[in-house]
Amino acid sequence: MGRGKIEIKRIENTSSRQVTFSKRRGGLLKKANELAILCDAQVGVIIFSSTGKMFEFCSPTNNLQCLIDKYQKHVSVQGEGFGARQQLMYEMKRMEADNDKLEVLIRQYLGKDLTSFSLNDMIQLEQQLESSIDKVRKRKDEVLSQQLTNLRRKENILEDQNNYLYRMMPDINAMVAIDQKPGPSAMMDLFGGVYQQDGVSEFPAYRLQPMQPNLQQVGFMSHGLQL
Amino acid sequence: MGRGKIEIKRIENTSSRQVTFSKRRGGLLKKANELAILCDAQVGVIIFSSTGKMFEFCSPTNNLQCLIDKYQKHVSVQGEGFGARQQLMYEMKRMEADNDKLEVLIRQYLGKDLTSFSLNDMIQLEQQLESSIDKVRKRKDEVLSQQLTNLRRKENILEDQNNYLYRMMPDINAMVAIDQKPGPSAMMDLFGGVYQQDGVSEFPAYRLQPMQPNLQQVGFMSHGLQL
DNA sequence: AACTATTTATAAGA
DNA sequence: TTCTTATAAATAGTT
Repeated sequence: MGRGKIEIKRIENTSSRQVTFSKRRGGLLKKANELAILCDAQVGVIIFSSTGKMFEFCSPTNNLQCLIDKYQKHVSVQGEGFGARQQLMYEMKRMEADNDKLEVLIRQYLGKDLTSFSLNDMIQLEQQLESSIDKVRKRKDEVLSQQLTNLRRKENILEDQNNYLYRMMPDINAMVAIDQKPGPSAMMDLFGGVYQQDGVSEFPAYRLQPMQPNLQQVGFMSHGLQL
Repeated sequence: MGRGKIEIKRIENTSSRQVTFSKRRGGLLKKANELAILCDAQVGVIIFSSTGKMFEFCSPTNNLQCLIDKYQKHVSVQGEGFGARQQLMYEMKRMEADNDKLEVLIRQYLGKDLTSFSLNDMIQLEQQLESSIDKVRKRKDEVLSQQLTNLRRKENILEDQNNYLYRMMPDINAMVAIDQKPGPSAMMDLFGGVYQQDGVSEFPAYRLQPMQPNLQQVGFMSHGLQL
């Protein structure tokens, strides 16, 4: 129906394809409307152009969503299983039930709502809670003893460090005296160049970088555990 | 396009409406197909006849459900809110998350998966469990003492009954002697007609219906509690 | 379901 | 896009 007959296959020329789309889309929607009115039918049309634009038609007196629902129901009845929507609903109901069960369970573990419990139920629950507490305590002890070990280790390290520093004290005082003269610092040699020279100091230990590796870096307190 | 022009309004004649429906339905689906192929568009058509029969078309390479999903997504994006389907999906995700949380919580109350717990967490959990156990024990004690009370009451009743029966024994023996003669049974009188007469018995108490109301019926052990 | 006179849709061109 | 128009296609009414 036009100046020439055309073969029904994809129109390669983009602009002529777009023109044809526009014309035929209008034609289709018009025919859909006519069918709906003339024959008292429910008609729904969804069109996506190749460029992603959407067009729709739905017979008057019921919107497209309605019609789609009706369609879904139809195919789910004749199909072997559920429609996707029904399936979702079903899933949801199931999950709601699951949720309720879990909540009840938790209330039990919190010792609430026990009035409906039989003596046996309560004995069981008590045992379960005791076993849970056991596990928690066991784990807590593990963590505590680990922290204790770490603390002892830290203590040892600090003691060693202190001893070392105290032993160094006479030498340091001697070297401070030497450092009064210009030239490379003997102090720098001793402490790997980290010692900040600012003249004489009574007790310079608090300015010294520890000779031992930094405790933070050998795993101490690196388990996310708080003391 | 026909022998005469027609007005676009419901065709009143039923059979001619059905014929027109059949013709135009074919035409519409054909046009839909042509549009899809010529213009590389996605086209979906749903038709319900006035008699409830369904017809559908979908452009090749994607089924109608797909296209409907796409439609739903489209309208939900441009609409102010969510499409019903999206909303369901959203709800579902939320519930799934809830469920997961609850499950984690329960595993905690069961003392599982504690490795990620800080010491503080564990102390708190331990306290919670202790409080739960306290509540369970309190309720258990309540139930137990109630059962104890009931038992004591039953004991008393049984004792009374026994005493009564023992006191009756001489009378009964006397009456058994009387009952050797024909006539209305004195025993029947005494026990409300329930006594099954079978001649003399050393100790008939175990055949007697209790004079006291039945304990089952006054509430004893009627709390769903087992001893 | 087939036929066919007509109407309608639309391809191509402007 | 829109209009025009020749022509193809659809279909109303008839058989």
